[in-house]
Amino acid sequence: MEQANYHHGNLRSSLVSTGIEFLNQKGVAGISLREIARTIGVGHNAPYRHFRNKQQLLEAMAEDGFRRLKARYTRLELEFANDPEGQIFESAMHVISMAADQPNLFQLMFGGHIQPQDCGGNLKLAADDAMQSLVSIIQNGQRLKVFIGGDPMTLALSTMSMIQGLAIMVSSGKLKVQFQTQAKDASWAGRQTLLRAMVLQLFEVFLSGLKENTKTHLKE
Amino acid sequence: MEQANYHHGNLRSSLVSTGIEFLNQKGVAGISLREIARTIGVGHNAPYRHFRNKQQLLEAMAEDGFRRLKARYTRLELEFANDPEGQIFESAMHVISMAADQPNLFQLMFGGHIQPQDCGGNLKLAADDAMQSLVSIIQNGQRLKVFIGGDPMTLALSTMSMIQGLAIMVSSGKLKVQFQTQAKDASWAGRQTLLRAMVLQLFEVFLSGLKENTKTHLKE
DNA sequence: TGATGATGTGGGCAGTGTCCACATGCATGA
DNA sequence: TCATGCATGTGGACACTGCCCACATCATCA
Repeated sequence: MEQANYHHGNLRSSLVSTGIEFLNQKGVAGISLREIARTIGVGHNAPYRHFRNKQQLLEAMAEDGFRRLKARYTRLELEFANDPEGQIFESAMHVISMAADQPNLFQLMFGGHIQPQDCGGNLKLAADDAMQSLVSIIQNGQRLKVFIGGDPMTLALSTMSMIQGLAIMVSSGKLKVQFQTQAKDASWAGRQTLLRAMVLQLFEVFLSGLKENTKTHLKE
Repeated sequence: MEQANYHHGNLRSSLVSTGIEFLNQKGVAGISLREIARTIGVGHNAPYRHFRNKQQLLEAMAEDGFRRLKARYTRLELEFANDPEGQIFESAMHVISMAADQPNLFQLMFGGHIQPQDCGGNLKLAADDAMQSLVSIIQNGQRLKVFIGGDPMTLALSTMSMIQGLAIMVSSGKLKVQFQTQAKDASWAGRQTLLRAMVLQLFEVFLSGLKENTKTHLKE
């Protein structure tokens, strides 16, 4: 526990994690390499031994988010096997609840701060993996005659867009309003339940368009 | 044309417009008050006579975008009267083509850099107006029995999410790839046509879920 | 053991946002 | 007509930032 070590030990991961803390607290614009180094208790130049520049640290932080996203995706794919509708909805819920819990991280990942084609293969791979999961879910749903036919890639992109849209609306606060008015003093689990109910409603239109059978909601 | 004027005349709008130029060229992170002032040919403190801080200039730039968006919305609402499906699609196309033409401005407007509740009423109004247009389009479509029943606000939010999602995918480059591979040497009009075709495909799933009658695409 | 390379250090530079006191000149009222 | 006030523009200053440099430390291994 000797804290006066000249060498920190695992500075790189410390930088990423405290970076994400600052991100959550102060947003992308509020992140400063020097402040991160200061709070870790390390010289203002130490980060440059691990990242070429600030942008690379941001990319590492985003990559961390993508990895968590993907890990959950693959777990969901197994958990909801043979239930493509459930897979799609739970995937959406996962992305959206991440957008609700860590809006700034979400905006870092999808807000254009990061150009996957410019940075290390890891980030691009992590981002592409999420897309690929969606494609295979769609294909599975088509096999089971649950989803409509058509190019799976196109359907996956469409689905991804819908999910992204909901997530952006949540992370940017446009949906939080109504969501919070009911939930301002609820627990995390409570908020999660309300979020799920809201997403269920908002996702229904899209989902009913994706499903093979005729509409189920004829409550008019 | 006397350029040695001590007073610039309409510095405020100059700041906004050259700000948007820089935004288009270098992204949100690349914007510097001092550089803007320098290129306008004005002292580095002049901007502070018109904006309390950098954030307020960004908000003014975003507001400009929202105003253009809304102007087009109301024009579309008249142009496609009695064709709710056309209204919805053209609204979507308009947002998305803005995201394609000025991705950085779009990200400024919707990427969480701006908190409408924190800033001048104008911005919030402009943003809310777009939403209100959508609600009335939906209501109209419900009256004409073109769209499914249900809470118009919920349907509008869902629609907005889908549009936002597609726009974000375009502005962040995730859809540009396929789009550009075909269009890298096309004119603006040509690219616009390709973009429209792509959006038509990707929007179809959602739209078929929104429409009252059973699915039209049974090409399986 | 002694060299080497990965990792951490402080100094320095240009650039930034924002505060301050001061300069300028247009409008307005005596 | 002219003085005056106020909106607007100016330069100086400060703390902060990202990033470059040369140098310090230390684990590893021949």
